[in-house]
Amino acid sequence: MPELPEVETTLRAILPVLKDKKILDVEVLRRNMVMDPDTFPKKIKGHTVKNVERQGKYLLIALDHGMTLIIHLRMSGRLGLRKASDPPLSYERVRFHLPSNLLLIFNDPRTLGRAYVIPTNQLPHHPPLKKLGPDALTVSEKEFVDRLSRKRGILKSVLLNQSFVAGIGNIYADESCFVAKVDPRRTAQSLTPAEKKRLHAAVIETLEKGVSNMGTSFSDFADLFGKPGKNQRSLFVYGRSGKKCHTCGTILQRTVIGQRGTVWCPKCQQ
DNA sequence: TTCGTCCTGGTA
DNA sequence: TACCAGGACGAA
Repeated sequence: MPELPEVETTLRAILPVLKDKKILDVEVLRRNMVMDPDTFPKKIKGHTVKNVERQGKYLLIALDHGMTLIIHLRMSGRLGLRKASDPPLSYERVRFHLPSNLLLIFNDPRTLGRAYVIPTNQLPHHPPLKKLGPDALTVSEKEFVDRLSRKRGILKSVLLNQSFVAGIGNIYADESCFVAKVDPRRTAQSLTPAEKKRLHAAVIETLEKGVSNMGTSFSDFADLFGKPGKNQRSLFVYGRSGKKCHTCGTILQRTVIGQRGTVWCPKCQQ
């Protein structure tokens, strides 16, 4: 499931491919995945990509006519790059035709991903972006600790709240709590100053590891060329409920917090 | 703050 | 055949 490292991996791959390229045509194969499907292609077709950026889990593709294409991969979305002559991938939802017979594919089995276009000068006022907290990969220790100190509620839910910091999803939330040795079921308020600092370091370390491993791939995520990431091989707790903790051998526990599966080590995480 | 909804492939 | 996975959002 794409979280910050998977979106960052995608960004690094598509930027050199898309920059200064004209989008020659757009095909919408699943109307529910784009806003205003009838006018969506017209807003993009014939325009050139000036830049690609990431805000939290959102990809922002700036075009040369003052509009920005926003893509959110949500649960199972990914972008693929192929030759137009290659056999079609499963679950292709939106196809962007580029020069040199290239296709950028928005692929999404569960069709929860979204693509839409808004004026670039509206980005700072766009509600989903406006409410994002600082980027989880680069947030300073002071800001992280200050913001955490103002949050109430269960720690796991706070980490998943994109207005706290942007980019953490279910996998990296569980992994960060393990690395910081804190129980995800605790309230955010209950963390000591030392634990808050440890959690900040753990979040950064966990996300950086995810980026350097090119993301975590279970069933869905892969890079532009279909190659899966490697981070699933080095997870401590996510997806390992009932197995032994790598650190102490205790059986990892699973519960549900805020409708999200949560795995932790009852001995290492207090 | 919590819960239902969207959505469909994979698994029990 | 039923249920589970979960990011974001809107409603209660």
